[in-house]
Amino acid sequence: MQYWLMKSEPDEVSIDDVLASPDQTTAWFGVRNYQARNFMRDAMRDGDGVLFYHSSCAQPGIAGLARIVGQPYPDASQFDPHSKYHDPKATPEQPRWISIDVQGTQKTRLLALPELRSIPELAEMVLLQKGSRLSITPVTPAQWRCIARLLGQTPGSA
DNA sequence: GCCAACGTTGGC
DNA sequence: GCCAACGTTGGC
Repeated sequence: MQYWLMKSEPDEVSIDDVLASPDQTTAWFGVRNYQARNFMRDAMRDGDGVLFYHSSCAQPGIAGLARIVGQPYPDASQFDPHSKYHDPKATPEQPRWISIDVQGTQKTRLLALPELRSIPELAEMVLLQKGSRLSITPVTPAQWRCIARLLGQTPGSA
């Protein structure tokens, strides 16, 4: 069991959108960064815990909890010439980018960036490192527990 | 809109 | 393999 933080622009896909999806599950597609892809491909496992982070918005921060469902598979948008995620170098025989399904478990109070930065125990979070832009980052069990405490509940028990 | 920081591309 | 130029991310 591992833990992750996944960024999403709420204008694109918010925690509310995920929770409103069938089975509260949505395909995570459009990742076009090799490091993030490798996390999805090589390290994510069914059932892993996810901090759902709202980025590029008025109030960036952790907005909900989710989990990884199933196994990674080729991201269909890479083959679609009309998609903004189209990759002309990708073929169905040699896919370059992958998707994975994410199931929302709950919306939480907003743990805004300044609050996260104020907590010494979270200082090492990849998210909070200078210049960090990765859309998918690992979260340590200690960081997960710390955030669970901040939220006053036990994530993963839902 | 600005800009720091990072990732990717491509010429050499 | 180096590195300059360019594109993107994302907070502010």
